[in-house]
Amino acid sequence: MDVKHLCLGVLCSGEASGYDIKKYFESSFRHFFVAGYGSIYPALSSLLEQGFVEVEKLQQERLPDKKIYRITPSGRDAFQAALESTVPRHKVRSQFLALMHFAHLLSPEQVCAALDTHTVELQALLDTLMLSPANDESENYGEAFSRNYALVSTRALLDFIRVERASIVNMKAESEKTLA
Amino acid sequence: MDVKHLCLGVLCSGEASGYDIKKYFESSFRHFFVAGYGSIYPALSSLLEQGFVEVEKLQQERLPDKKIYRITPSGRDAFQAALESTVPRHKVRSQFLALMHFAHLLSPEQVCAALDTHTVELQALLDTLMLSPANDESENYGEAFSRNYALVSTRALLDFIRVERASIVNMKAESEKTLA
DNA sequence: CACGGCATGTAATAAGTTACATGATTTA
DNA sequence: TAAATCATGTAACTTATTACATGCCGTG
Repeated sequence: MDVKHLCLGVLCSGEASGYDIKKYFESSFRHFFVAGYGSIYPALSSLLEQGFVEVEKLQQERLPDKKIYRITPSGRDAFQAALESTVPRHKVRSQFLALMHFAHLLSPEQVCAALDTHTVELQALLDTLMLSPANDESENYGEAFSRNYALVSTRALLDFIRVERASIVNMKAESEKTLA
Repeated sequence: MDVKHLCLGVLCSGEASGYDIKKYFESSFRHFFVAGYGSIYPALSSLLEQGFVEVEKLQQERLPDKKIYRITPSGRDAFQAALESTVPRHKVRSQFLALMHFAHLLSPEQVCAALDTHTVELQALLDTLMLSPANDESENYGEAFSRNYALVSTRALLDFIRVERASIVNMKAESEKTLA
């Protein structure tokens, strides 16, 4: 399950351009896979070479040609096979938590700044997660599961951070009181 | 904050061999950064070249020489600088959620299998998270934060999956009843 | 006697990120 | 008029993963 397979997954439910696919990644895959144009366009070229997608070029007035991709039967087979052989890994790479692990080497201000940056990101993710099913009335069970999984985790974490941040601010105030 | 910086971070609290560092990654970084020997050994060689660590070779009887790494003052400075300039990113790459997103293309058995595999992994992580502070009586605030962050999320997710799995099994039983 | 733990490393490969490169249209 | 959206792509770089390569020691 890499960028290529996820592109096939998107194309399973209808034709789209690279640009459209990126938008789909942002609205529906954001909580488990982030990819930019630098990954998506090469992936589509490669899928085309392998015969898993077809392309139709649409000329546009004064804009670059739009390329509409469509999945082929062999692309569908490949995607199904990929799904069935995917090992359900789940990886987290967090510089935020790495930073927090070494919080004792940072000032309370730096720690709070990191907390706030992360909170903004989590909140943005939460907003996306709550917005996305509105686009499409008929959300699959699986899509709902995936979205709710992220929702559950994000909400719990936002609460956790809120509490912890308050306790840092408190500790700081206490220590300043002692000094005075 | 990559493998190199995290190695420096480990060495900040005392000397260690590559093997020791790997164990530290497994017990304390597991929830936010996974690295194997294939990343750690090259990282240490590179840190040595840059003068951020020193090494002492200990001959062992009939075992390969053990190399004990120690952080240098310039290594400490580099680590501090890295901490202060780290942007607190947090990335999730989940083949598990990708699979679930396309659950409608899989059989209920395949979905349950994915759910179970993921549950086992989450449970293993939970066990590690609950075990690790016992090693070291004096856990820093930041270490506790990082660990509890993962704990909060993991517990919430295990509960979520438990409920969802039951509902899949139910749906399946219902549809079988209807067929009979 | 087999398996897990101790102990180190290299080389090839895969994968994705970042920066570069271009440019019109619409909206605030 | 500045910014966001539409629209595509390449090339260099960084990074980590996987498999390979070796071999002793202690425990069950």
